Amino acid sequence: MPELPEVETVAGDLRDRLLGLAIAGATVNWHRTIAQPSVSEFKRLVVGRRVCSISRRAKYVVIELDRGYLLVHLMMSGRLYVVPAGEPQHDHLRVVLYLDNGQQLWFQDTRKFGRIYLVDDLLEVTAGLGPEPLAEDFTVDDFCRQLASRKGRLKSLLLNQQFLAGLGNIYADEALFAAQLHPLRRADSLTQAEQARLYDAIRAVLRSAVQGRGTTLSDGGYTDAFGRAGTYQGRLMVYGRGGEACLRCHTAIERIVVGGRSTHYCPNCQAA
DNA sequence: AAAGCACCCTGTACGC
DNA sequence: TGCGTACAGGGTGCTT
Repeated sequence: MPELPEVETVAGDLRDRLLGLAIAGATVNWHRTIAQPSVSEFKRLVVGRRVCSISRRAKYVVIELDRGYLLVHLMMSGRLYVVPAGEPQHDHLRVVLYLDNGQQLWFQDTRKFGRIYLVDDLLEVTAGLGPEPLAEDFTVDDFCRQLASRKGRLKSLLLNQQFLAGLGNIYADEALFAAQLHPLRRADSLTQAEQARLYDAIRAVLRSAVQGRGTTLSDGGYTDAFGRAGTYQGRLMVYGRGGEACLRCHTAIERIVVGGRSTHYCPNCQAA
């Protein structure tokens, strides 16, 4: 599932291939993919705009245009590809943007949950999002203060994009394992040392996953913008390993449901 | 503030 | 073999 590292990877892949190109037209096969504005407005307004930069905010690919922004949220199954003209259509192709060099930007999305926004101001979409965990101005002091003010469970809090932007189910579980913290611990119950451990763990896990170009699970959901798998699935310690031996202590990994999300942890390494 | 739930969707994995 | 059903996932919106 695309989380921060996967979106970062896709954004980087697209950067070299899209920078400076103009959009010549758009086809929308699934109307609900276009979140904002209406499909007809989107098709009209996007034409002629040029790609100025490509970055990531939370789990959004941010395509800065010479006027406004194109934001893409891949959700669970969205994929972005740049393909040459004449490429035969694939299944689940929801949106095509035609580029002025003849190539096409494809948005493929099996489950139809992904969304594309065309907005004048980035904040129309990103205003409510929490801090970027890998940003330089995201300090351990800020994080500790925020943690101490929350009574919720760690797992739910890490998935809350208003609290912290970019973590999803995989990296939340991996970060909690790396910090040796139980997913059901109340955020305000952490000692200073535990707070700092969680801060370090989140950043270390995310950096490592970015470096590994993300996680491609056996269901094949995520690939980069070239259709290639990531490598971090080989480094997962707990996610998807329910019933298997902990790689650190050999205790059986537990799988529970927290806030409706499957949650994996080692009951020995991450004692309550 | 936090937790629980339904909803959005489809492919996959299961039981019969 | 083929059908039906449960389930996974992130985010939003609603209720408690």
